[in-house]
Parts: sequence; C-alpha cells; structure tokens
Amino acid sequence: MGRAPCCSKVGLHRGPWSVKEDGLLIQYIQAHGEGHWKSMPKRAGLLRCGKSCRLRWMNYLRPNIKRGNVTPDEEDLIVRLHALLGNRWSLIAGRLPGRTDNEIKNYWNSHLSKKVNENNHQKNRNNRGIKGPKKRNIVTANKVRSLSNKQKQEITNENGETKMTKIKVHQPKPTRVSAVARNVSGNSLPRGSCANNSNNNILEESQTPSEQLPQQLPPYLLPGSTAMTAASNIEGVLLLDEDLVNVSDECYCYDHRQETTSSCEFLIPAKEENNSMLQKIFEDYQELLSAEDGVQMETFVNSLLI
DNA sequence: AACTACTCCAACCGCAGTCTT
DNA sequence: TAAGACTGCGGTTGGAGTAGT
Repeated sequence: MGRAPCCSKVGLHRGPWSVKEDGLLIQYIQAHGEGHWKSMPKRAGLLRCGKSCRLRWMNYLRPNIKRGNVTPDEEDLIVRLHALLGNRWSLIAGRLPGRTDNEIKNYWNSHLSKKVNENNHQKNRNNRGIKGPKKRNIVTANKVRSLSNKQKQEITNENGETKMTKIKVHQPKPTRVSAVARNVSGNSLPRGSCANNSNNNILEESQTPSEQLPQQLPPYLLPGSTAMTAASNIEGVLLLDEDLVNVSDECYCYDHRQETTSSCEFLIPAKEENNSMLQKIFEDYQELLSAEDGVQMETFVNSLLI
C-alpha cells in the first residue's frame, strides 16, 4: 500500500498555527466544505500539509467543539468507556458531544490514568490487606521526558540497559472500526458516516442482509456504536473485569442491587431512576434483544472489540 | 529572583484501512 | 488484482506555562 507523503515536505510550515492560518482554513472550509485534505492547503493558500489542516480543523477549529472544563459526568463516562473499550479514543469521543479524541486522550493521560491507577492500587492494597502507601522507585514516562539527555543517561546502567520502570501499560493496538457505512439500499455513504450518525438507516458494512438488525433503530442502538452507547448510558450496569479486559476483552455485567457479577447479561436498569433517558435506552435495548433472539450482549459488545 | 521539576496540550509521526485507478 | 492515494487513528513529542525549592 502506498503512503501519503509526510508533512516534513520542504517548504511547508510546521508547529503552532497562526491566527491568519486559522482564518484561511476556516474561510476555505466554510466556502467549500471539509474533505480533500490533500489538495486543500494549496487551494486555501496555506503552506501546510493536508494532514496538519485536517488535524487543526478536527481538533480545534470545528464549530461546536467544547474546550476545557470536563464535567464530572463526562469524566465518569470517559473512565467507564475506557474500561470498556480501551484506548479507542475516537469511539469514546463519539459518545461525548463536542469533545475530540485528542482532547480525551490528553485528558486521560494527564488526569484520569493517574487517578484510575491510584484507585486500582488502593483497591489492590485493600484486597490484600496492605495498609499505607508502598514506595516504589518508579520513573514515569512524563518525568523521563522532562529530563535532559545527560540525566537520561544517568538512569541507564553501564550495559546500556535502562533502569527505569515505566508505569504506562500499552494495550494491544485495537483493530480499526470500519468507517464505511451504507444506507438501507446498500449504497455506501461518505467516510465518517458511521460515528455519531443520527441516520437510523445506517448499517454496518460487514453485515449481510440476513444479519442486519431491525431498521429504524434509535441512534444509540446503531451498529458500531450501539452496545457501547447503551452500556455507557445505563449507568452502573455494565462493567468490565479489569483482568479479563487485558486477557480477552471479555464483558461482564454488574448488578448494583445484588452486588453480583455475571457474564454479559443485563440485570437491572439504570440506578438513576429519575433519568428517563437512561431508562428509555435500557427499555429500547431490551426490546431489541427480545426482538432478535440470537442477539446477545456478548456478541453486541464484542462486535465493537473485534 | 533564579533555577529546576513537572504538567499539560497542540501538533507531529507512522501505521493501517479504504478508496481509486 | 495491484499499487498508489487518501484518510483516520493512536502513540509520542516539544515546548510553554506553572509549581516548588
């Protein structure tokens, strides 16, 4: 497969965008729309590569982008979606209107990962009956980055082996979810139509007609975003067993009332009784399950993880 | 006030899926 | 069918800003 020429082409601007460049990009997209990123910079009069333009637009200039002030609700949702999906930032961002994958990724790396790690360590300590903080000689990735080259050498032993221990754990690279969508007639829709699409007629590319789910699904029950959305909106019902996530991405459900866990089966509706939307999501989802005998939560969630 | 350590986030990089010819 | 082009994604980095000493 061929690769697009890299941004490092001679003569192109790099680094932070100026107000003028932003203006040119906004002006061009307002007049001609998104897409054709490759040829856009030239036509817009920008000395940038298309990739850079796309990134700037998607992450910063697009209308309706929310910036900063992540609410506790959003934070909670991010944590739960991350437990469900791992580092699939674009999927997570798709469930948080106005938030970009880059912002969520940054927020996770700078705020939430630490918080979650601390919680997990605390849980583990509690489970093992260990009291008080356990000091460990850990150099985090962030700390290392802030060191000078000399300092970095100093934490490398004489054999050139690094002594530092990164606490960051890389999950296996996820398989990309198909960006191609089709309408009920089987005609392909533009890229990006799948995510967040409010068109209820969109079906997943890989589905054969016999596998197609009932049409006119509510948006949050669309293939490709369904299980995730349903799970994320039905607060407290769906959890992932942390260890199993790392091994097999297996899905578990947790019953808050009975405090029991069982595999991939809805047990109760949302704990927030006053949240009618959450209730409705759950009802719709159950309806879907009963309508489609073969459809189980497990395959539903797994369809996102494959 | 000066220096160092650390945090945060915009931007870049490279890979991989999909489209086009 | 193959190869190039395009696009989207997640990981990583650079450097400005802030906190601590």
